Amino acid sequence: MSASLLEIRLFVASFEERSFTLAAQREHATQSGVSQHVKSLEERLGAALFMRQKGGIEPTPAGRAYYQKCLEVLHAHAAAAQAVRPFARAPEASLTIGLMPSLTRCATAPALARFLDLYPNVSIHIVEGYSGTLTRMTRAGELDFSIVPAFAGMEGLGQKHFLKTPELLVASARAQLPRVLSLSDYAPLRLVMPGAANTRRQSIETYCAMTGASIARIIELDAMFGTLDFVARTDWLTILPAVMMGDKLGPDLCAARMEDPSLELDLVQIEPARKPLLPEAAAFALLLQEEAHRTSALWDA
Amino acid sequence: MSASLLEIRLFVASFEERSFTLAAQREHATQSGVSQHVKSLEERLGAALFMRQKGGIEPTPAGRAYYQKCLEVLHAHAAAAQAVRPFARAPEASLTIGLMPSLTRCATAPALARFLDLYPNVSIHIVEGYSGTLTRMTRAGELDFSIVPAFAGMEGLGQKHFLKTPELLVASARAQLPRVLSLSDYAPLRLVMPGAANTRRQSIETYCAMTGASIARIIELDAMFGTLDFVARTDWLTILPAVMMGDKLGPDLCAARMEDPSLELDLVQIEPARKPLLPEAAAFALLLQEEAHRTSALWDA
DNA sequence: TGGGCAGCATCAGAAAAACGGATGAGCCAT
DNA sequence: ATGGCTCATCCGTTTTTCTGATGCTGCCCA
Repeated sequence: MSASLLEIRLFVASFEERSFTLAAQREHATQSGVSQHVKSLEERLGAALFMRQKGGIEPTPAGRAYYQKCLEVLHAHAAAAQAVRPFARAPEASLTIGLMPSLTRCATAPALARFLDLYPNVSIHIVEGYSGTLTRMTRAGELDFSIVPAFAGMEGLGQKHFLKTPELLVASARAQLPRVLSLSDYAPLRLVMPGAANTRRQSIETYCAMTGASIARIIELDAMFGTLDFVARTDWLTILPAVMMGDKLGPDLCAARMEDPSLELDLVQIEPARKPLLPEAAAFALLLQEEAHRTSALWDA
Repeated sequence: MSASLLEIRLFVASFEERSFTLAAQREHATQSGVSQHVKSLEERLGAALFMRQKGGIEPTPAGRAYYQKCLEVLHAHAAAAQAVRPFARAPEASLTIGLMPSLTRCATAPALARFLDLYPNVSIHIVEGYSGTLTRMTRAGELDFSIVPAFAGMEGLGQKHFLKTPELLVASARAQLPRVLSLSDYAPLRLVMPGAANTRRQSIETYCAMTGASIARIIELDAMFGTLDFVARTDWLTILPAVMMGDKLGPDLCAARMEDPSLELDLVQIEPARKPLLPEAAAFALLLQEEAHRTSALWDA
């Protein structure tokens, strides 16, 4: 008679994954089942939702319109379940949150400590990862929310601003950097950089070009511990967000704000569009934002 | 894993009907099934939604909270189905609308004629009835919307103002009523009135008491044709809304506005809270409102 | 040009869920 | 007490859903 929630979930997953096969994986079903459900949904609605073609599917206008409304249905459905949770026998929650390494180094621990005091019954799981991974996991509903660098947005994700933090030039303590500097004074640069897949890589390169700081040589190192250790032991430089450094420079490193102009990193909080944030998750996000802001602010003045 | 739409529908019906048995009838299911579904829903949510007691059920606070959210889910779900309708193969709609006799006498036919021109593909079904019937049918989802006298509201119904129309004193043409009069001048009244179940009955009695118009005798007649015929043939009086009379007094009747103070009837448009109004239904409501307003306005000046 | 591959569709048997009649227990008014 | 009302529970039947195998298509690469 009318579309079931299962059909809607499978349709939404298919829409976002642009694939029945991937949708099936994500929803722990089989490709066969997804195909059948979408088909029966289309028959019931009397309109095609996808065009089947060249090794994949492409939403029709009807599919796009339906998708937007289905998001609201799923959102309302999840919100309904949340509404009774305070009355439930065991109102414990379980959070899974994705954070970039920049955030886990300094800001996470104090936020976590405060959170554990405030919410003794909430079990929490923090996943560290780079933006691509976190974005994918968040959209698939595996994470309650993530903090990632601002990006162009993506279907199935809600996002809001989380923090603006300055990027710092980081060097071995021997370099004795001043507290503020112009990057071009240190050119030609020998930089330890994240790989091309990392969102920050692009903006760092743009910044170097803009300030006229030529780059002599690059190492790609997608490992934060390794980057810091390498910079401490050599005279290579790297660029890292202030929220990552905080007051934990240690004896082997020094760092400096870059001016004229400054380079800043925008972080956003993303969550699956099809379910509302748990109140506990919102609370943790707020604590984390406070700590991140505090950490980053050490480099403001 | 998660509440199905079927469970939600059955829960909503149970909540509104305050009964599993009635909910089962309304949703074309059995009491047994409703009981089982609600139970499994409660187990999944970990909270009781109803208290089972003395020959019936009573929602718990959790049930009330959940109900509100479930309405949003069903509403969103119906809206999603509507969103694809323009793309569907056969985008015809079918309307069922409930109207009071006051509206069907003059205002409906012209509205219907205009509507049929504008929407050739929409099949329409108009049910005439008194407010109790129409309200119940609307809440049960059997009617897309109804026009009924304003009332205290009811769970599961959305309502908005439709028309304010003056009540008229109606008599045989022989009475030669002036165009405007004070009801008390015609006391002691012999009135043809609707039965106590009718919403208007109460307000007419209140009005008579307020204006000091004593009532000599009452006939209860819940039949509009019968009322008009009886009044035309005798010297009994009745009180009817202007929107019902329009310019169709005929040779045997006369009518007059009552002043100091005037008595007016408020009509509201009600619809099931769990689904959005079809665009076609909204269009018809608008046409009907225009015609009703025009009809009623004949008695304004 | 012809495998190999990846994607969706289809089918039919197996598994799961929903259904619904019968029955029971509690409550209330007669 | 008793009849009538409610909801809960049980269990055999029916219906739906799920899945794995297979088929079909178009793409990529040798």
